[in-house]
Amino acid sequence: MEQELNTTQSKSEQQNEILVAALKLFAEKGYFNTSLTDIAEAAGIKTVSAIYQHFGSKQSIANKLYENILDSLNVSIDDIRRRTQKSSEQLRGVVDLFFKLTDDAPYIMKFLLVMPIHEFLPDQKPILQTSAFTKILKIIQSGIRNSEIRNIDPALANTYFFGIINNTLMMVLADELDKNAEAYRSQTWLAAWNMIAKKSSVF
Amino acid sequence: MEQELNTTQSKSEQQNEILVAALKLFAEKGYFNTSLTDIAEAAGIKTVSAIYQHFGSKQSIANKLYENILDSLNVSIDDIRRRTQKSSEQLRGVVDLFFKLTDDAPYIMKFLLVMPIHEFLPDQKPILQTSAFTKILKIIQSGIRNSEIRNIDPALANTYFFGIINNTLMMVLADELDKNAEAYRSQTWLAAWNMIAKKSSVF
DNA sequence: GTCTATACGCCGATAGAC
DNA sequence: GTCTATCGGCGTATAGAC
Repeated sequence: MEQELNTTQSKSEQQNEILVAALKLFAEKGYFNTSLTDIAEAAGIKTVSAIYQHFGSKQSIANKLYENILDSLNVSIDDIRRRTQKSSEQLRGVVDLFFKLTDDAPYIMKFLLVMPIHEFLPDQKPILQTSAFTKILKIIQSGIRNSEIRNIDPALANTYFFGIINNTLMMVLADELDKNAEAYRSQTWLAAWNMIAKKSSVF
Repeated sequence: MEQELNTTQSKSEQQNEILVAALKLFAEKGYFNTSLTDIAEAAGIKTVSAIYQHFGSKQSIANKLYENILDSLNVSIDDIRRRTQKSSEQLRGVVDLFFKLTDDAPYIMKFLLVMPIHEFLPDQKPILQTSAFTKILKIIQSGIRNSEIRNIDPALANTYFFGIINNTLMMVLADELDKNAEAYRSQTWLAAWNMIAKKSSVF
C-alpha cells in the first residue's frame, strides 16, 4: 500500500487505513456526503466504533489528513529550496512536484486545489497562509529581487503563475482534458514561467 | 390586475427573497452548513414550512439558483457575441463581465468559480459543459481559426486564459488581494490575452 | 395559505458487555 | 480493545388545524 503521506508509522496501520480511506472518500464525494460508516467500510473496519479508538471525531480525521498533507508538502518544498538556488529552478521544482502528485496522488491534489476546506475545517488557516504556500510566495519575491521575474506585485505574479498551473491540474483532475498531467507539464511550465519571467525565453 | 398585484407580487417576491438569501448563505457557509431554518430566517420568513410553498426541497432551491445564474450568463454571452465580431473583443467582453460580477455580485461568482456544485447537485452537468461555457470555448476556437489566437489545443488555451482570469477573481473573492476586481481588470486581461494571442501586443 | 406540531431518518457519538 | 446496542439531536419534510 503505497503512501504519499508520511504519517506516524509508529501508530497502528489501521489508523493509516482510516486516513487513506477518508482522503479518497472526501475527495470523491465531499466531506459532508461521507459518513463514518462509509469510512469504516472503505478502511476494512467492521464497526464505526473502532474509528473512535484512533480519532475523537470525524472532523479530527479531516484535520489530521490536512496536517499530514501540508507537512509533507512543506518538507518537499524545503527540499527543493535547499537543492536549487535560482527562483526559476525552485519554481520548476514546485511545478514538477504538483504535476507528479496530480498523476500519482490525485486525491491529495484535490484536497489542496479544489476542496472547500474551510467549510468543514473552519478553524484552519486559509491554505495560502500556511507555511508551505508562503514559502512558494517567497520564492517569487526573491525572483523579483534578483531580476529573474518581472517587477510586478508578488501576489499578482503568484496569482497568474499558479492560475495557469493549478487550473491545468484542476482540468486534469476533473477529467476535462484528454491526457494525464505529465503530458502537459513542460508546455504548461513554459507558459506560466514566461508569463512572469523578466526575459521571455524561447518557446 | 392591480388589486391582485399585491398578492402575486409578494408571492413571487418572497420566492425571490428565498433565492437571494440562499445564494448568500450557500456562498458564505456552504450548502451543507446551511439549513432551511437559516434560509427562512435570512429571507424574513417566519416558518420553514412557508418555503415549501415555493420549493419542493432544499435541493430544488439550489437547482433553481444554478439555473437562473447560468441562464443569465447565457444571455449575457449571447449579447456579447452579437455585438462584437473579433474573438479578442468577445473575450474582452466576457472578462469585463466576470470582473464586474465579482465586484457587484460576488456570491454569483463564488457559485460559478469556487463552489463544489456537483456535491449538492449531483445530477447537474459539469459547469464547463453547460451552454454558457461551451460558447466561451467556441469563441476561442474561432479565434484560432482566424489566427487571432495561437494555434494550440483550444481546450488548453481556454485552460490557460481562464486560469489567469479566474484565479485572479478567486483571490479577490477570498480576500487574498488588497483591492477589488476592477483594480486588476485591464492588467489581468492583458496578461491573459497575451498568453494566447498570436502576436504579443505591447504590455 | 399560514403556522403548529410532529414524523422520520440519518448520523455522530457513547456506554458498556465480553 | 472490539463489537452491540443505543442515545441524542439536527434537519428535512409533512399533516393538519385555523
